[in-house]
Amino acid sequence: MRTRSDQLGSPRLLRVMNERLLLDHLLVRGPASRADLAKITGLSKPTVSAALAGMEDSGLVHLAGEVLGRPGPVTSLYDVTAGAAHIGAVDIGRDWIRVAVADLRGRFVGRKDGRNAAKNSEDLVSRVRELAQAAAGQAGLPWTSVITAVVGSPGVYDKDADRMIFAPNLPGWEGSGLGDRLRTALGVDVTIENDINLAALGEHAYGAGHGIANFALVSIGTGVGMGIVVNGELYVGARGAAGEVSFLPAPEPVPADDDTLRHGLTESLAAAPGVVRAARAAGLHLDTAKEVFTAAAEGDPAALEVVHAEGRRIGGLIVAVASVLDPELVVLTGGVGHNLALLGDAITSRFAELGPLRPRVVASTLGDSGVLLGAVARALSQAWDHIFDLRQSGVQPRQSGVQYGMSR
Amino acid sequence: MRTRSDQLGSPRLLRVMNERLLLDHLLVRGPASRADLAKITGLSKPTVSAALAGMEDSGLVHLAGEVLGRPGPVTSLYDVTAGAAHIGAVDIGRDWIRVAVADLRGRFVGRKDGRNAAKNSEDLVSRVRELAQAAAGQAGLPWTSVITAVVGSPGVYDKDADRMIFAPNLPGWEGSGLGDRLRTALGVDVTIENDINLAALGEHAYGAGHGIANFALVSIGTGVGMGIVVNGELYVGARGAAGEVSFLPAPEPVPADDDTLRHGLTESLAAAPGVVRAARAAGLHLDTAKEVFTAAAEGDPAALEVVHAEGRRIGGLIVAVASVLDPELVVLTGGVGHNLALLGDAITSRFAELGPLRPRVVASTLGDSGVLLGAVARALSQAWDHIFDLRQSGVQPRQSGVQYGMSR
DNA sequence: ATTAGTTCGTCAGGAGAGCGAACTAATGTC
DNA sequence: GACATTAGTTCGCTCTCCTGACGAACTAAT
Repeated sequence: MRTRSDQLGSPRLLRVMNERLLLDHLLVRGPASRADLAKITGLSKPTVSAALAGMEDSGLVHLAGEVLGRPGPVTSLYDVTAGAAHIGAVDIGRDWIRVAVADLRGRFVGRKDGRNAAKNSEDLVSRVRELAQAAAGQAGLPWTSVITAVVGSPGVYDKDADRMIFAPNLPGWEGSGLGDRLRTALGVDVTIENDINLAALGEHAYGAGHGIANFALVSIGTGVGMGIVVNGELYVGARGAAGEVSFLPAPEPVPADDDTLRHGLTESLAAAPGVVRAARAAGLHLDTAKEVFTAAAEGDPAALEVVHAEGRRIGGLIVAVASVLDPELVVLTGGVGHNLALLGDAITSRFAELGPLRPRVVASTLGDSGVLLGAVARALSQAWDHIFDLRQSGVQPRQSGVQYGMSR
Repeated sequence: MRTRSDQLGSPRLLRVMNERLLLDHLLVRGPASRADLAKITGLSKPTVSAALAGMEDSGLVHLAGEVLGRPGPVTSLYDVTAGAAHIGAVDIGRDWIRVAVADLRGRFVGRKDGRNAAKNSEDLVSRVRELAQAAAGQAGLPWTSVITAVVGSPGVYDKDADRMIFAPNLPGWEGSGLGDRLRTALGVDVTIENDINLAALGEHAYGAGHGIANFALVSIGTGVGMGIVVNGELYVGARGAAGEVSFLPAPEPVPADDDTLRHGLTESLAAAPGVVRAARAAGLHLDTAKEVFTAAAEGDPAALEVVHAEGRRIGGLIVAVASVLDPELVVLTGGVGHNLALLGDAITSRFAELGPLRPRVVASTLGDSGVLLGAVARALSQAWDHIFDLRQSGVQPRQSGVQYGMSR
């Protein structure tokens, strides 16, 4: 909460806090009059007026309408100027790269997806730049008008060494200087975060975890991962590796492949390749986890058996997580995880065996866009901090080198 | 951060924030002059003077000395008046009840331990009251001068239902109305918290976890439990059951006793009874875990083998925890856990097999007093919030019904 | 058409808080 | 004894907020 501004406890801090309070209400509840805001926030009417005037000067809010037909003067409604600044969101996946530009309300104003065929990190970075500029173009903006960008990627980003670790699926991605290269290519402030962590944040801001302060998102697809939201904020642990449940010791014997040591333990059982392996062992001639689930949905007994066993594994994983975190809710996602309808019974049957810790489990509501939406949520909170930091230190928007208002 | 006072962003908030800032520095760095404080905090000299004057009026700080022998006027040193208020800390264990009264700096000014021979919760509550009054008496205070008390107990406290759950070791403890009864018996604000959670908090405030924002304390003794500190604060999960790792699915087959279902899974293997069972199975005629560790320390090969296996189980547990939380540090405690010297090699050998997540592991430095010290830390932070809430709402200490200053 | 009532927003006055700069006073140093 | 150094205060100014009064505008009822 404490900003790193020069002035710690000066009167301007009050103004900034109150401005932020008003803005929060406008963001959540939509346009409102000064009188409404005074009632809602508990601030006095003059204070509300002054704060709104200040924000109007810097282009953060604007007159958004009037209400007639009531006793008294015409009521002016203020609203957030969503287009006063824009942020970038990037989702780098194994097969796809997705880039979006969003306004201050978090709505996409431009979006561009592209295949990821990069052979090394240079290719990948320049591909991201292309897509970023295309996405900005869709919104009729130059990419340079983006204040800050958040990039989601598999793996754990080591800030000190400026490199990615645990990201074997992206060629060349584990080299150093990654953040620098992205920053240079995109020309803006860039934050790198694990993709599944961002998906959890997205689910918190816009999806199944909305309004829930403590929950975990468990993703089961090509790999196994988890993102954790604690007290409404992303929890990443001491080195950013929180939620790397692929390394959770598995509760059943692991087939002794070479795989198991490199890819951890739970992962090799519960992730998609484990499902395929189990299906083969059951005599099914199927190549992907998706096919297994389709077969199960059609009633194939062997596939149902495989899915049931998978559900029990997931149930065990969730209980393990719940015994540590006691989340209010667990959101399931990923190529395997999103089949909650087929897995649900097996998961709850496993819960029953493992004691009283039974968090509510629901499927993700955001699907493919979860990571991107999480990146938006994260970038927005950074953008607000940035904007209000400038306001607190008294920088006038017109004179400032950093542009965050529209040019009128 | 946001207090629930009437006045949200009034100028008084600034004063309270700055007073708190000054007080924090005095608590951490000891007595200081106004000029020192101005330099350290970045506040102006007049502001520091005014804030100190205000706090001196309400008895929170006082002149604590002078510095001569330097150019300029005699320097007055201010310090926190530790005795301006007192808090209570209670540790209810299966065998012992410990009660302490501490001053605002967290130092015990009175302490009384007593055996827990209570047959039901009424007995227990009145025993706590006896000990509380005795502890206050030691400090020459009436127990009523205690502002707030924090009670640590095994189990999970369900605030809504006002009852304890998962506390099979304390007879009658799971009945409802527990908080009410404690509040009535002690006559103060009472907070109930799981004992191991408090031990984690104690370790954070005064022990091995000092200054570490993200860590977990794992206790292995009669049972298995964990307390989690996230961002410097206790994390208890959605229903207060975070860290109930006794329900973590065990990675090895569990002997099929009736026990196992009732006491969870990891617990029945890793806790003290599991060690004794393993020792018996190895042909050792020993009755307690302590005897097993003593035998191992003397070089008994069978006991060493049992201890090694136990260390590997603990290592697995820690990796499971680390794969979810990625803590910077894991503190081990409890009758079994504190034998880190004997267990360490086995733990690290297990780490090596289970992947790259290897948190630093250290033994608790607080021992038996950990829970009590955690209760002190928790009660102190509540006391400060309480004191400054009053100050912000403008209550004058002398007129106030709530006394938090000494009566002069 | 007039009047009463309601509501939005501003104005004016007062108080609390913070800061910088000048100032006082005490002490050491040359 | 002159000068530098330092702690703390006083003063003037700015910023912020709040309360209460007020003006303006619009509806609804007579």
